[in-house]
Amino acid sequence: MGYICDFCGDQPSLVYCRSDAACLCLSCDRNVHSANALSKRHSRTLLCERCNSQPAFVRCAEEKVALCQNCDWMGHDASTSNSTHKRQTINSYSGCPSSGELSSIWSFFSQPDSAGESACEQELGLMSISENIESTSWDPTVNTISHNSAVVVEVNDDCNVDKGSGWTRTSIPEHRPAPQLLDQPAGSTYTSLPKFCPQTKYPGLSEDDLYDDFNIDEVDLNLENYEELFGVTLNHSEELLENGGIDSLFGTKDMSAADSTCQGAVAAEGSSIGLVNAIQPACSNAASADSVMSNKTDSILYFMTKHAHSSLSFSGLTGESSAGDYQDCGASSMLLMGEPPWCPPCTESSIPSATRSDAVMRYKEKKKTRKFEKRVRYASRKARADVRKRVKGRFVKAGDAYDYDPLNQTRSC
DNA sequence: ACGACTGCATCTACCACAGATCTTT
DNA sequence: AAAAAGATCTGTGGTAGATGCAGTC
Repeated sequence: MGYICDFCGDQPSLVYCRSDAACLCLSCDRNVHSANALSKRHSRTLLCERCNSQPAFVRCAEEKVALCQNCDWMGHDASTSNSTHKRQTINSYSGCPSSGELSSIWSFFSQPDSAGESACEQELGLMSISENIESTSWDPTVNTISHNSAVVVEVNDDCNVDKGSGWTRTSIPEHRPAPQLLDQPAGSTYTSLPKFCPQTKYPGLSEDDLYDDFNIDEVDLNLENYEELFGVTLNHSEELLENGGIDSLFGTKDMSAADSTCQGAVAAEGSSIGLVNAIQPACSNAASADSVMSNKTDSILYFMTKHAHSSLSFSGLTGESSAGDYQDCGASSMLLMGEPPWCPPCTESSIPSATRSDAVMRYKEKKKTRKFEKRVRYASRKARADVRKRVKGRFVKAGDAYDYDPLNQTRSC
């Protein structure tokens, strides 16, 4: 803090509004963003307390400061003793939260509510929260799912939040996630800050509920299918990835959910980053640093495809949507328009080129593997093929002589 | 340096047939 | 327009053969 609010020019700025590209004090934040329904949807987060110019996305528990990605990287570089500092992701929010509500979002947050009762304080339930990213949050005025949300989770009554409109977590990709992936030592961890309910990070939502929505069988997740559907976008994303855009896209977020062991997390990622954050710690421990990048890129692709799917499935915004439609909705906007303007221009040089090459190599290798991975579409046909008799590998007519019987592994001739 | 040969890995075509899909009546 | 019948297409797994590549002589 220490910088002056862009709006009143009087109070020290505290939060950063990406949509307005403005640093605001808490009072002005509420005043400005209570003006209309659109402004209420602006996604805000804390201002980086180091550079005072970028939105913070993590908070260092040791130093007790909120940091943007740049400052986090610089301050917690693996070569420094600070690299083991425990950091927590900072969620963005929208709506018009009171300082009390902010305190409930950010447990570390305490700010005297000097602004008094604002008009929008009566609409507490309108506030929505997303994790660590610019959120395209639930539109409080329209009872529909926001266009980039695969899953919107409503908070239950136990959470001291107004029922009905609810605080919502939206499933949005993390653009510039925590730099945990490549350089971060094992001891450095990120945890999700908001504590809506003490008993669970996702109140009112059971794991079953989540996975019902994330039923992988429900949609064909085969990458090629999505490439057919969203070829341009995916091609672009692959370009980004192969040209080092991996880092540009997702920073060094630990997408370390190994495919085999953390499939659920990967699957959930596209639909709810929040869920991933919840699952992530367990997965992170299991995954080696070497596997992290490849897993991450797969996850990225997964997200892209899933995300695209979500956009088509759940919203009025479909393939016809313009890039502007995605301007404030996460990865999609990046896919369409490249790196978002708020991203600190440091990623290309901050990752060693050898590491990048390794990562790209692993990505290509895994992509190759996945591309040719056989996927049985008709189990009934597989079942028949599994029991069908053959001659030199070829199916034979029923009753004909065979040299291979899959059932008893015998040969008739 | 160049061609022939070997060994290994990868890719592709083939088969029958139930069920899905399309076309015709 | 709706239904039924018929024709055509699709996909399934193990194997052999084709192909490509690297190494050796």
